[in-house]
Amino acid sequence: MSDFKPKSDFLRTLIERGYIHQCSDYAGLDEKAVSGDLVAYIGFDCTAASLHVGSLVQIMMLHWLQKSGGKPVPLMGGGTTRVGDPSGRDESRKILTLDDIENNKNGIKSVFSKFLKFGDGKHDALMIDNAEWLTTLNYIEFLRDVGRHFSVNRMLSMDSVKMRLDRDQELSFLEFNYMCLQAYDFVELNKRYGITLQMGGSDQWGNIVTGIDLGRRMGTPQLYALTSPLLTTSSGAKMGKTAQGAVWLNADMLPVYDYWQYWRNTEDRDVGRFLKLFTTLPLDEIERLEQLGGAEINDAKKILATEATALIHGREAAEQAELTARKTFEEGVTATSLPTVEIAAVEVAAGLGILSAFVKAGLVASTSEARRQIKAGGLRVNDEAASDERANLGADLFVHDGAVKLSLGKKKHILLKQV
RNA sequence: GGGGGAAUGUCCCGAGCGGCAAAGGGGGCGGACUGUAAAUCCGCUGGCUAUGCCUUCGCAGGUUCGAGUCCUGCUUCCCCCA
Repeated sequence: MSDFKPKSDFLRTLIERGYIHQCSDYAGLDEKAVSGDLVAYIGFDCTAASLHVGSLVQIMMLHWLQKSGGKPVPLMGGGTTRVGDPSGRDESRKILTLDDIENNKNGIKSVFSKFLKFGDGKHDALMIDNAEWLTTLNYIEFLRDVGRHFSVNRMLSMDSVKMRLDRDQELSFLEFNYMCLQAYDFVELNKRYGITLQMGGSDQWGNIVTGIDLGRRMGTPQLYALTSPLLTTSSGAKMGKTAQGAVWLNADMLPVYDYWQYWRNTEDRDVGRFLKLFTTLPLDEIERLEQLGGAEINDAKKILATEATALIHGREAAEQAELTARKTFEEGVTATSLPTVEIAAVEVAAGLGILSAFVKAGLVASTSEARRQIKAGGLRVNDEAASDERANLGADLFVHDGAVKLSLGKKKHILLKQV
């Protein structure tokens, strides 16, 4: 791959910025991209009400595709989510209800409009749900038309299946069918929308290639596969998971400020890589930022945080988050734009214990944990270390525009506001 | 169908002579050091109206002053024989 010289903007950008793990046919795909009618899709499961940072690489690939003259298609897995992808799972997924799936789908949809331009034009993005064709499939017909092209022998040798079998873990027939449906999606999308490229995370390689294979047998034009590397931080942790939970992309599930903070706390070694993947800054600018060493690298992290946040939440909100962080960390001032939790004034008047205040703010899970944190010196009220677990938060402490600043550790701050 | 083994702290792995809120690790959180980084070191890692009370070792019973530990039945998983 390193010696491949792409002619298309699309492949060049993806290669330069580090999005590519594997591609089924660089030269062929390059030709297709140059011709200007490359339509590509990425499937997204509807297993949660929002996508998280782990899906961001995929979304960015669609973004670059559109920027370089292709047509991006985010595919909602409204149909396949009813089955459940066993890839990378060593346990069966729990089966979601149709209502859940529908809700999740609606939550996920909203994020794409931030990255893609939708419409009816040739290069406008198109949102499709595979429920469109999967839910009306007739079993017998499907088996005759599609099922006969699948070799169980080969399916058994696929990593996702083999892993389960090797470990003697249950793999239901339902899940076993997932790859057939995903392969069929690819073929159906080609017929309906002229899609010739499927992208995805590296764990999707097997599923995607199976689709290409099915396409060949069912008479589609040549299809292509392109996968992105599985992202981990330099210390080996999976991207997008923190103790509080996933780093969600929807603002109603994770405050913009927290999203900004997530990127601000990037490890030194990851800054360059993440700037390329998660911002649209030009490469020469990124190269300059990568050169920064020592404490100066913090400037690069701030740029990363603001740029990455601006892409999804808008520049204004991103700069607001940056400002809030600067006040909080560098100037030691309490910014009223910190994430806020509301509490009824009567509760404060009735005597609000410090322990339950931290629980209400969501900084700790239980009063017992709050007690422990006080012993460890981890809790602060208006920047003063809390030492008395029996203390009450009187109304006189709510000095920041009717709110009191509660902190856990050095980084997590919440304003508890009387209403 | 027969024989043997397993299930432990609601993140995971895992020890546990009848006295157990239950060893140890990973992960996570907090503290120290720093640069809101990494590495390192230290502490914490069931709940509550808290010198006490409540709930936890697959499920349901039983023996016992006392059961994660012993007995019976059940469920699920694994291994061997058929």
